Amino acid sequence: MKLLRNTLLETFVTVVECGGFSDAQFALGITQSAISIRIRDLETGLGYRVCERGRGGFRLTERGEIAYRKARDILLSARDFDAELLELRNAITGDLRIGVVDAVSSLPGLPLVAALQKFLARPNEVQLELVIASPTDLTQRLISGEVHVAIAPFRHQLPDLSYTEVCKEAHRLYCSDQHPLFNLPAEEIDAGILSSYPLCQRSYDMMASTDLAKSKAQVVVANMEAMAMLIESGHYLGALPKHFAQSWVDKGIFRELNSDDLRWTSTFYLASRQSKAHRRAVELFIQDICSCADKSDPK
Amino acid sequence: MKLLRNTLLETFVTVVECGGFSDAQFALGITQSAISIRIRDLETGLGYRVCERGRGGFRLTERGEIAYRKARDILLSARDFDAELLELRNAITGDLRIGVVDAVSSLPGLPLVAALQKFLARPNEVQLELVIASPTDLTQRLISGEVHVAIAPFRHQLPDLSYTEVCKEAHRLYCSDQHPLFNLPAEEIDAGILSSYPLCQRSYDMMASTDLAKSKAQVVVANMEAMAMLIESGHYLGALPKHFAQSWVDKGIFRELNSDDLRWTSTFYLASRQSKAHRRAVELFIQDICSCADKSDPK
DNA sequence: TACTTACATGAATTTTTGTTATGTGAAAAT
DNA sequence: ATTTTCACATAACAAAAATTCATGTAAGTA
Repeated sequence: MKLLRNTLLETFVTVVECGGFSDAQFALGITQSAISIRIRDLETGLGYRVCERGRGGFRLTERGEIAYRKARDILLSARDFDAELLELRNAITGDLRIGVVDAVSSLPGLPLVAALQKFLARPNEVQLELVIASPTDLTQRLISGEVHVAIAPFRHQLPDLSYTEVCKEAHRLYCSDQHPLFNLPAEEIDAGILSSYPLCQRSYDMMASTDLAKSKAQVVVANMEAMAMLIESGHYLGALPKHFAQSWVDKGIFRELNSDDLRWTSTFYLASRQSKAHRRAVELFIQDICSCADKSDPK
Repeated sequence: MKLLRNTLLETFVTVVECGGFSDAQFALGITQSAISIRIRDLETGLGYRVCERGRGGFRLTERGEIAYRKARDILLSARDFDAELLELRNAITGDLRIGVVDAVSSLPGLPLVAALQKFLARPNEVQLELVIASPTDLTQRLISGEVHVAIAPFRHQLPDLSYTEVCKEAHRLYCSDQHPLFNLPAEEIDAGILSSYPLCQRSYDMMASTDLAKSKAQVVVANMEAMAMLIESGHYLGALPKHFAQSWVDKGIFRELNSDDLRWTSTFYLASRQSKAHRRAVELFIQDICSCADKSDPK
């Protein structure tokens, strides 16, 4: 059921996301004429043109761009609103939009998969969505309501959001077999040597680290796989989660530079914004995550 | 124009506020049958009954109560959303919902009327709403978006809201001509005498005062007119804004107990919540208020 | 020039929504 | 107890709105 139905806004958003009327036909399940009329009606109502279209291609106008973002936001909250009312019926319904950082599928102790299993085992009508993004990005999306919960190593915690510790992740510094350090005996590796090689840095969750972080980084990535590829190139040193680097180490491609001052741990938090929507689906999932969590230190 | 139209929710909310279908006919401009059908459709969609009705009277169910509050909230934000999109057209539209405390019409320096004149002088399509409520109540309504701006002597300021000083208000203690103190020479009036008479206290904006506040109040009011009536009864002393009490003083009904330690000043703030909706109408009005404000101390 | 793509438009049609008239059941009046 | 009235429900019909189908148009492409 659609309580806060709005055909005009829905049409507009879909059209934008399909990049034109013709493709949106199938997404919306109506004919192109209907779309044409709906957009015309929307524009008549608003009093301005939201997009240029025609053979020359589809393009939002300046105002259309703003309208599109607002419309997308309101449609999301409308869906949540529907779910809130439907949940009074004692069903578990609506969207559950979860955000996580990348490279967590192999993170031991992270109860995401277990929690999902537990959650989905209940009879429900929930529409799941799982987005991968950086912690900064996830924070934004939590605030806007684009995701209901997020799991990431949040360093800067906002007062508006509530955070629960979920697990820890061990990090180490790695080089690849193409790197000069790969075959150097462990005792010859010290801070001085290390700082003479360029470091690939992550744009978030900076290690609360040593001299390493101070050396100006030439490359910045926001994605673990990207980090791995740059390390693999042999030109950079880079920090990775242990569990994530393991497969490269096993294949003999990466070497862990394992000295005492090259160990970091980042703490993963489950973040959510209560004020946004208090929905049963969201509450249950948070509960599931917490009940599966393993907060012990990583080995 | 109605972008986020929803007939079902609108019908529901109106019906609740009219206390039944029959009255809601006129409010909604449709027949009673249509309402009956809409409510049936709403209930079918939700899967639960929202209200009991019939000859025995109209009553929301428990779930209906929750649904009603949520629906009312969402309809308000839907109106604001509409206004946001319409304002891209460069018109000033939508609701402007203003909250103030009572007894401010005679407050010198408060630029409300002047600001309203300035605001309304512009060509606009704004739907004004002016609600009178206590500061506590106004804070709640600001947060919920029920009002866009509020003017009151806010003592406890929330981090979520932004406050701008607007003007000051002088307060004095009064008694009426029915009161034993009315004819007592000024020099005989001291704290001791005063504390022997019952005080009518205000439930908000407590004077940062002296011994007076400490004496247990027997009566508490949240409204200046109520305060005036109780003072007029001759049983109570009470604090009032000078400007407000003036007409009683002029008529010889009230006497101002004017000693040095019986003078208070409260500061009025304009409060708003930016995050809620940033709308041109709201911004303009805030600007108008500020440009008219007179922040000097009251005589 | 002819063709294709991407959308607009008008007439016809389907779907939705609303009205009128009438029915039902419970409380109030007689 | 019977009738009346009130508050809403329902069915049949009417009006309005939304959608489709067929076709038109304009800009880019072959």
